Amino acid sequence: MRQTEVSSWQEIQSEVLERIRTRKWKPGELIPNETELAEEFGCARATVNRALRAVADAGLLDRRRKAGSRVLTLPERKAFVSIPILRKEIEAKGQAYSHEVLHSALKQPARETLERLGIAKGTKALELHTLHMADGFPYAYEERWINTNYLPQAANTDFDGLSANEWLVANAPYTEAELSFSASNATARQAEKLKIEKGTAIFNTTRRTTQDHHVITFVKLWFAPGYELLMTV
Amino acid sequence: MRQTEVSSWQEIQSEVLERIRTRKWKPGELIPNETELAEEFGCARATVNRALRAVADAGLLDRRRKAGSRVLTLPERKAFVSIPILRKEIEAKGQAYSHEVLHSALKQPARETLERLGIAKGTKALELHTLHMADGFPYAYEERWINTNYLPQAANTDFDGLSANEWLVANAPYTEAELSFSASNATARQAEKLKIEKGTAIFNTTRRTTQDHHVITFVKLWFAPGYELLMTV
DNA sequence: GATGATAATATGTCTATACATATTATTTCT
DNA sequence: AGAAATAATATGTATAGACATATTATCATC
Repeated sequence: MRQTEVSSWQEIQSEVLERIRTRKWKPGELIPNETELAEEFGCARATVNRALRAVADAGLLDRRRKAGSRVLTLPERKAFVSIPILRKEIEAKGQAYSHEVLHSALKQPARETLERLGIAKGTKALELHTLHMADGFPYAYEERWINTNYLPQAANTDFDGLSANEWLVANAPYTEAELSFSASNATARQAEKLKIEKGTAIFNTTRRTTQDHHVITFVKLWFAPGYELLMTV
Repeated sequence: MRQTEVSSWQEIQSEVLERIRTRKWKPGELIPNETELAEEFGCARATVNRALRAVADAGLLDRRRKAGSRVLTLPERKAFVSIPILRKEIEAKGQAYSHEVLHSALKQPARETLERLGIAKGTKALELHTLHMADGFPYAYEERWINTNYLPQAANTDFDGLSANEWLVANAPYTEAELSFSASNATARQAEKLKIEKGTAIFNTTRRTTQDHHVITFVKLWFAPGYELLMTV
């Protein structure tokens, strides 16, 4: 039997998904064990294992040693969002990206920010205010703090050329992050920066990036009206 | 050599992540091939393969046959968001969930909705307006269309008890979805439903759920002020 | 030099087998 | 009966070896 003819873990995966979807295997139910399925599909147990692991990763199966694999009742579907770099996002729309650093200062943050950065009182950090533009129009206004205790090189960097975001991606990549999304009415200051009317609803994101439990940067972004975040499950 | 002593694909995975993080393997660079790594770690190639596949899944490596594995320069970070059921979300905050169906009608949708549901002109669909509440206070207002051509049972269902969302999860589980998130100023109608002032910034989500390329439901949700969507990368 | 055939190579997948480990079921002992 | 020890079981992981497949590099040909 040529190996790709009948089996292949992906075909088994689709078959499993199909049986779950059509409710041949009902929510809450235990499915046959790997050995039985391997026999049915005429393949090795490892192949079934690979397929079932993939389905479990997708959040549709609960797999337990000795207990077996069970179809989950209310699958907590997990959505993938990729967090693009603003420049790329804007360029992907066919618009020209540019940015302007409106403020840059090494200073002692307020108590709240100290906590968010996880640094001691009396320590300084780099504060940056940046306006991101698409075709010259305000796209997003950014307020960022960079932990210069952890990343001292940041203090001597000029962010006029390369944006702080891209600089960080290049100089402190592969980090963890917490994100939050919300809506708010533009304050007078935000309205002025984004050249919109005060009170207009704007989409906000905040991001806290860490590496080895050290906070690297904390950013707030306010997007110009019309912004939409898309994702698929 | 006992198998769990030295190796294990997870240990190899951490080591690989560590080498990427510390830039021993720099962005853009080609890493040693599986056979070489297997030798270095003293394990089978399959074990290295498993580890590298996991790192690639996490979005840090680009793996190509013959070409080898390369550290990605700008890792497109992928965030996991789980889309909870509103009831669970509210209950998780320790608040009491309740909902009220304000409108329910089988009718011919407007052209725009027809398109979104992917159904023919002249066809009817079920329109539902629901208010979700936490501790009796408005939490989110929902406008939903259900494709009764694909899910005829929905037409005869009473959504006063079980919310449409939960009914759908139970009756048409394991679907695909597209989500969007944005901010807007509350219209007069929205403000009235959510008992807030007109113009207040509210967080919106829309969701289109499909199964086998058939649209099952299309939902818009407006959240009461203060709502925040969280996720981690 | 361009083109097309051919070889070389790294990853992708499968098999069979073995042992590990978590968890449940059963038996034994008190 | 209840607790503790033991067996049974399904998944988890590792191994060596084989073949598949995509892609690159090389070489022959015109």
